[in-house]
Amino acid sequence: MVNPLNTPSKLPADERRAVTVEAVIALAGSQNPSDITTAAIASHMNLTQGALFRHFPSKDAIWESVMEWVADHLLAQIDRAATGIDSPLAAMQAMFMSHIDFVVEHPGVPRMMFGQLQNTETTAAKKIAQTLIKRYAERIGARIEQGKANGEIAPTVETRAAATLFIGTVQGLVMQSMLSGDLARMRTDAPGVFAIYQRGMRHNQ
Amino acid sequence: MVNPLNTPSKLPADERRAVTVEAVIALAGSQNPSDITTAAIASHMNLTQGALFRHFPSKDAIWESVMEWVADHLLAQIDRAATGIDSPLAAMQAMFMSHIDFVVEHPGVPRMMFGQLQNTETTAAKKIAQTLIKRYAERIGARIEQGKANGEIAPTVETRAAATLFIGTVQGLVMQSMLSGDLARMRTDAPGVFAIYQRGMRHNQ
DNA sequence: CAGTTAAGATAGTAACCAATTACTAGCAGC
DNA sequence: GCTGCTAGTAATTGGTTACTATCTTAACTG
Repeated sequence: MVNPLNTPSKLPADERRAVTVEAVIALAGSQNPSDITTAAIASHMNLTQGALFRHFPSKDAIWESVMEWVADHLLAQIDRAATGIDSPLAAMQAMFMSHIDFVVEHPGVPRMMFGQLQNTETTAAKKIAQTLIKRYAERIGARIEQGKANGEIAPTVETRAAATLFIGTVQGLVMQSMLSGDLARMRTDAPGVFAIYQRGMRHNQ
Repeated sequence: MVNPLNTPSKLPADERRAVTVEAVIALAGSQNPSDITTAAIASHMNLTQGALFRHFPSKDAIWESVMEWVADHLLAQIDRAATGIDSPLAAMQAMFMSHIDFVVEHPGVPRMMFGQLQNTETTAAKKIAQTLIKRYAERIGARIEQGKANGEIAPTVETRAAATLFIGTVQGLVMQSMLSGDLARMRTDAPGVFAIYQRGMRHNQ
């Protein structure tokens, strides 16, 4: 019994890269991303450390792939959550909850984001993280503009500030649950937090 | 010219420890806290690396002192900002702005907080960071309760959620400015962001 | 089934880092 | 002027990490 997993001992390069990304995301769920070593990644996927460098030129390249995965999946998930919802505020609520779900499902993700953004040198991975948040803010900003045109959102609200607050709200929830170590708490706290946000945005009629 | 700084080459132990803490805070302003080495700390204060261990038993102990400094100074600053203000919402606004000022003045602080909270093992430094946020949330929570009793804040607002949102709002601002690399942006964005928060809290009469 | 090759194992290396140790300069008090 | 104390230096140690050179094997292919 050399291979206890039901995966083949060898994988084609593209699948191996995908498995590597998943391994990093899993590891980030239970430890500080900046001390995830290539040895830890390899052992988590039943591979030797050196073999990783058959598929990635450097460790930075691994982080780059991981952040790409995060950007693609997070944006896809919030887009999916918002489709078909006409009311901008309702759409934003769906995006909010869907984002929370994403984090609960992948607890390593916020940790990795924080970790990347702390690098002062602009690595490729950091650039992807920046682009992700920029695109996220654009999507939220668009809904806010819709809401203003719609009459649903107060015209006095500054769009950029409101988008910043939206993202900050999620981050605050993440941070609080990281503190308590209880990630599920995020789900229970989320509605109350969003209610205040929504109340601050809504146009009084 | 052996000693280019106007500090004496030798310092009493307690002053040396204080200088060390300042050195770490300064370094965290321009690099990822987890890459701050004892050699970098020492060289920043014109000292040899080994000498640090005459004053601290371990690197962790240095982080512990640094986080204590942060906790003491931040709480003192927001307390000072709120004293003498009767209106809870106005006090919260003063605390908010004062917190922003603190971060702009010490840009390494949020980075260190994020860094500490990412450790999965509960280090002494992490515990101090947790206690800091807990005490912070208590102070905010007390003001919110005052505001509800006062009639200034809507009774439907969940206190815990509102406190979470308050802290998250600051964190979101910090994160956005860390992204853009422009820390001063935080000061200009802060009023608009807080306005929305306040609007979500205020009791409509 | 033989040959090819992509994927993995093994065993390194150089760089770096926290912590330790042997030693020294300066100073205070008797 | 000797002693003891504090603060610092310089060199070193043990351990870790990303990355690499070389050998080996598993899996497809004609």
